[in-house]
Amino acid sequence: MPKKITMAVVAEMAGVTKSTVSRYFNGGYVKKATREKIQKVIEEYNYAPNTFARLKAKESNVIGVVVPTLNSKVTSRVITSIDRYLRDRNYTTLIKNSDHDIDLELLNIQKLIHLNVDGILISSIAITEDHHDIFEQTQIPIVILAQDYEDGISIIDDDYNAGKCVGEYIGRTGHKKVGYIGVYETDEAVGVRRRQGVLDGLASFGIYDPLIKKSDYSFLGGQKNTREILEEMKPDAIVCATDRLAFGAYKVLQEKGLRIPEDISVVGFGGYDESSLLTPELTTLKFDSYGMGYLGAETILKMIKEEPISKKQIVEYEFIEGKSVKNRT
Amino acid sequence: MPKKITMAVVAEMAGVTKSTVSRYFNGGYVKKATREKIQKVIEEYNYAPNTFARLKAKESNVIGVVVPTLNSKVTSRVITSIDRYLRDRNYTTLIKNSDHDIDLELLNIQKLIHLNVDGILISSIAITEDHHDIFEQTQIPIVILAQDYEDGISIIDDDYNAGKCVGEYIGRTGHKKVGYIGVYETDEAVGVRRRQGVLDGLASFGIYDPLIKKSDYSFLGGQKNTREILEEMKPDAIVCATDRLAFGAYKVLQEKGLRIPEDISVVGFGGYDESSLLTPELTTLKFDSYGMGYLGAETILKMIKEEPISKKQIVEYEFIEGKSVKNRT
DNA sequence: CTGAAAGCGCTTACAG
DNA sequence: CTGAAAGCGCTTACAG
Repeated sequence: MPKKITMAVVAEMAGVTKSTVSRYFNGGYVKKATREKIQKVIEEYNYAPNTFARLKAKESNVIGVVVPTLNSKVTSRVITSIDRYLRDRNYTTLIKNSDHDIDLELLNIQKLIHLNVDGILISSIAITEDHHDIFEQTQIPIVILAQDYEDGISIIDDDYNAGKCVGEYIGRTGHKKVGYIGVYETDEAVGVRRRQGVLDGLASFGIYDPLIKKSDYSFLGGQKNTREILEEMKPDAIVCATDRLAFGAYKVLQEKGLRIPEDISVVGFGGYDESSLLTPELTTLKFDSYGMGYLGAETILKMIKEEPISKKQIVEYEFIEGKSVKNRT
Repeated sequence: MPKKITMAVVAEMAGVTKSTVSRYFNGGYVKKATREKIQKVIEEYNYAPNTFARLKAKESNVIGVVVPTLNSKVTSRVITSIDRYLRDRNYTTLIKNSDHDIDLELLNIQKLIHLNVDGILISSIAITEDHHDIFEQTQIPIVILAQDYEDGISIIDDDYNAGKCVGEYIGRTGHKKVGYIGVYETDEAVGVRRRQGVLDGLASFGIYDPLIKKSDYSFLGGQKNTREILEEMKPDAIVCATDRLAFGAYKVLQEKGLRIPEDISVVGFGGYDESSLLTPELTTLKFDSYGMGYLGAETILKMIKEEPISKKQIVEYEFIEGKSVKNRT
């Protein structure tokens, strides 16, 4: 059996030159009769051109995607969405995982640049000086996902307004004594902007003194902070910066025999699938990760075609009303 | 700023030929003094060779990975593990997502073959005739993950024994009337072997007539099947072929006011992180996805180096006792 | 230990 | 509408 066929072989079998076969694949002029001959050979031999041998092409039709982990629901959604968008438009998606290692992330970006990809999408945990340097040295279009990047193009979640939405909701439903479990400020988006939104939302309903805790992103962190809150106050609501933290709150409250939402309301951010599995269903706010991937892919292709784009795009969020917040008015 | 540097340019700046620079990267003979000159230029310009321009190399150092979805916890774990293993050994991982589309999966495999990758890891939901045809036509080493493939190399979960373990557990804890929510038989591993294990395990405790349902892999499917089971019988236990299906069962049972495990025990397969968040915690069985990725990557590299390998490797599982099964003895 | 030359599988002006 | 030729960024025998 033919182990692997090249364009030259296909050309020969079809009785043309590889120039013509190349044109066949790249939308150049090929007479209908010729086209059909080529097509027949391609089908018979299951030929597909080597995307990466297009060394001389101006466009590689490859888009690189750099992600901090492969092991997150949000990242999975974003990549799936990017991949679908690009695949439908005849682009190859090249995924590079940085495994939460900032040096590896930089290296991945470098490699993609040297690979001559047409564009790079970066979902980063933090933008450093080194990132800046690299971005300045390259002409390749780059889009930053989920982090606000003032010196370039970015797609971000609307953390402030999402926070405000939740803060107002808790205020409007008549809560008075609120605990907040947030994350550290190194995460600009969640640690700073989302928290500020929540605080402003609460304040607009006269709640000026929520008890604020900070945690990492873990289930255990949520548990620990919930215990601390319960020791220091008697809250009627706990707002958690992520659903995972809220899972921790559930665990502790249920262990202590406190009822959700009768005794204490709980709310999160994330809209993870599993949030609706909890009892009671978690009230949460879902960011549109599929939308972020879609917009990111769309934007990078627009940049490549030199079409006009926005510097910053803000992705929708959706409030998901579960059964974990009681109306106390 | 230099937009992009090639090996020829690096060579010139270092005062050598690209032959030498190539050797520098591929471990050929380079005098120490020369090596240092090259290294200096590389660092200064942040040069990295274009992995995909190695058209003439016998080895591409690229391994392709085909997955049915990017959007699953299990897949995420497997890819993360593969990627780490290969990265550490100087291989590039090329991930192709088939998005649950069997034609796309076949196309992805074809493309990887034409890309001249050194090996392909395939995590498939089903091995078809077309797969066979492709595998036979290529010399490229291929490892099948999670499906038993008699005509080639595979790494599989121990679905039969895992199923048996759960079936016996349900029998041993004194259950009598069991519902089983499985998946379709096109998925050999889960749809056939896992189910058979469960049935045999149950049978060894005298339970010969469980009510068997089939579903896709979805949360909704789990709900639908649970409703059907409840209409047709009054079970004291429901065994679900995946945790996600078990989540669906939880949902329906809780809606109907049936208590887990007092009224009905529930058990799943998967060991998803979120299973421990449920109330009560789900009793489940966890397969070693990281181990599967590791072994898959290790095996494909061994095949490339023509070292001896096993035809079939079976990955560990771990029984995780939650609180969703009642001892009725 | 290093260079000159041919070639990998493809694309692209340029003729015709 | 198609072919001949040069070239993309790299690797690899083969000399020296």
